[in-house]
Amino acid sequence: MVKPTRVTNSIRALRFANGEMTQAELAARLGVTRQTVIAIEQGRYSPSLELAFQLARVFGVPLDDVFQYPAE
Amino acid sequence: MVKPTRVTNSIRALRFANGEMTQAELAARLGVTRQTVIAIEQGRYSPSLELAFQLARVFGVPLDDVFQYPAE
DNA sequence: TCCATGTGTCAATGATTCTTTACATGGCGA
DNA sequence: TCGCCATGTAAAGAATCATTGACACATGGA
Repeated sequence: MVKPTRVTNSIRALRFANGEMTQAELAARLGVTRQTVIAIEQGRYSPSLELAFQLARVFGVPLDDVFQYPAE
Repeated sequence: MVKPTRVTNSIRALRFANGEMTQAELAARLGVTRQTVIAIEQGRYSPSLELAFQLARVFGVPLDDVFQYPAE
């Protein structure tokens, strides 16, 4: 992990809240690889804004419900 | 511009709505260069999620108020 | 006119995100 | 036990984002 991001996310919880969705299934729905999902879920890096929007759309929640940016 | 982003934004409007903030001033507040602000404002590329969050914070609005991701 | 300010363009470079491929581990059912 | 599935690690390379520096143009004030 070269540069851990400060942004945290609720992807894992949202996956399980949506029919026990697996990482592979989520990746397929996003059109990215499973490794990308793993890396984002673990906070190894924050996704591009586009991918973040797609993520929120898959779960049907606003962006701020998927990602959290801690105050200073 | 190889791949224009599909994400649009309201940065310009938000700048003027916040005391006629200039691009240079916004850039300084974000800790990025003026060129970066220009490129994002024009939709040449979408910013990183972190920068997007900082942008929303500067204007005091949720992320979804700054950036819009059009439906399919 | 001269100068400062705000905006915009271009090019080169570095940093980060994402892909691809390969392999490892633990749980579970046949 | 064997095979499959879900998860995880790792590394190299491609694609995208972000930086700097230099220059251009319009506007407004001294």
